[in-house]
Amino acid sequence: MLYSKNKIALVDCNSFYVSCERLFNPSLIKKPVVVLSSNDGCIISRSDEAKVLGIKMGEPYFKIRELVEKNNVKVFSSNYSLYGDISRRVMKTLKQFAPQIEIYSIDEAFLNLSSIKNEDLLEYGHKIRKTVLKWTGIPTSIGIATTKTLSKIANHKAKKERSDIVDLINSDEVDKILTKIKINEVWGVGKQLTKFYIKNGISTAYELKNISNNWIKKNTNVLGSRTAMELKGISCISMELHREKRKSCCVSRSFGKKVTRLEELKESITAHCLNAAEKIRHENQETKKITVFIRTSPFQKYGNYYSNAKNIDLPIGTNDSIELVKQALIGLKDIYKKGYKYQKAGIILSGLKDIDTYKENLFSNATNEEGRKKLMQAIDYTNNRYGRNSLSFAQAGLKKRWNLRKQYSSKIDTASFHLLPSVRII
DNA sequence: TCTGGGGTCCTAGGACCC
DNA sequence: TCTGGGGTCCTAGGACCC
Repeated sequence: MLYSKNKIALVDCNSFYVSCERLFNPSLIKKPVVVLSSNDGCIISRSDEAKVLGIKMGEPYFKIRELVEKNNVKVFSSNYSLYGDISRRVMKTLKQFAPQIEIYSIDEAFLNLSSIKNEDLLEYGHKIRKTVLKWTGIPTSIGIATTKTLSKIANHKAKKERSDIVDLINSDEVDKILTKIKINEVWGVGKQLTKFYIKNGISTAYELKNISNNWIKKNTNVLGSRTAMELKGISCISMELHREKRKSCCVSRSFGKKVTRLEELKESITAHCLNAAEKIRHENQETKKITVFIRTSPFQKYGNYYSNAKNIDLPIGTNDSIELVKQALIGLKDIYKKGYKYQKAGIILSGLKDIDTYKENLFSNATNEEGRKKLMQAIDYTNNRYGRNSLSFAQAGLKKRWNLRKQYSSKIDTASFHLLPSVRII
């Protein structure tokens, strides 16, 4: 045999953010619950009970507020510190069950189960579910198949029919199942490809599986071909076992209320720079390019839309907050136009490399550098010890009138001692 | 009034070189 | 005045993911 038969499980947490909120508030169990995106903008997690009410993923909150109130749906602002911490616990538990695991997102992971006998797969899956539920309190669904794309489909089916686990390896109905998967539900097929496939008479996963290799190569790119091959059971997307360091770092936020003054944009861009610089220092990286962008709301009916960005190439690689803020503010001045109601601002650091990849050159200022490095270390240490933004720059603003809305936060943070729920013993 | 944030990869096309 | 062919590298923008 040319290739060994893979056995891949995709473990995906059910309504992950909602499940995290339920952990610390059992009264939410069996009730409709939703979690909102940052700025309390859109729905990004729904309990089954909320789905039944017809609340859709990604829907703007203000559009369904009435429905929410009428049905007494519990609403939460997102609390990423909590979700990140719970995610780490889930992943740590999963690692016990497979020698190879790829953490694919905050709430899902691929496990290599090739060493498990076919007849034992289902039972093993149940053991994984039970253990994760017992140790972390988070319910999961599992899909098992020979390729990542098929395991995604198996998982999708498990979630849809609430059957906990779907195993396609021991199934003789794979084709029948693929017939029921709509083309846009296939992993890697987005809006554009869906449109294209449907135009060409391909509307289910089964039809994509049976399209000729020639046609798919001619009409799509390598990614399209890969997906089609994976549906046939030929593994083309391998497990990524080591997390590579990121190549770019973006920090951006919508404003709690619209911003018109340059001064306030400056504050937010400064705050985003400090944030991003701290992130890349944490990974021992530095950047060669910074992009600043601002835009008005694309949904605003009246008033002109304005969106602009400025790239700035830095003379030397850096992760120095002061330098990055300085450059970003120069860029901001360039693209700022008076008279617009800005909705969002952000920065992107790109071309990230490990420190010292970008060697000193003519423009570096060696005498200053050591002192700056120590200053940055002191800032990072303080903020790590006493909480984010304990130490900041005056330029980042004190009032922050533009800051996020976060009206419905559970305020629970298992990664921070002083925010842990306390129990009084009498 | 109110519509998230953070990533990766691919491709076409321009700049540049011999 | 005539003005090829082939290669590399970089970047912006698009598509996709959660």
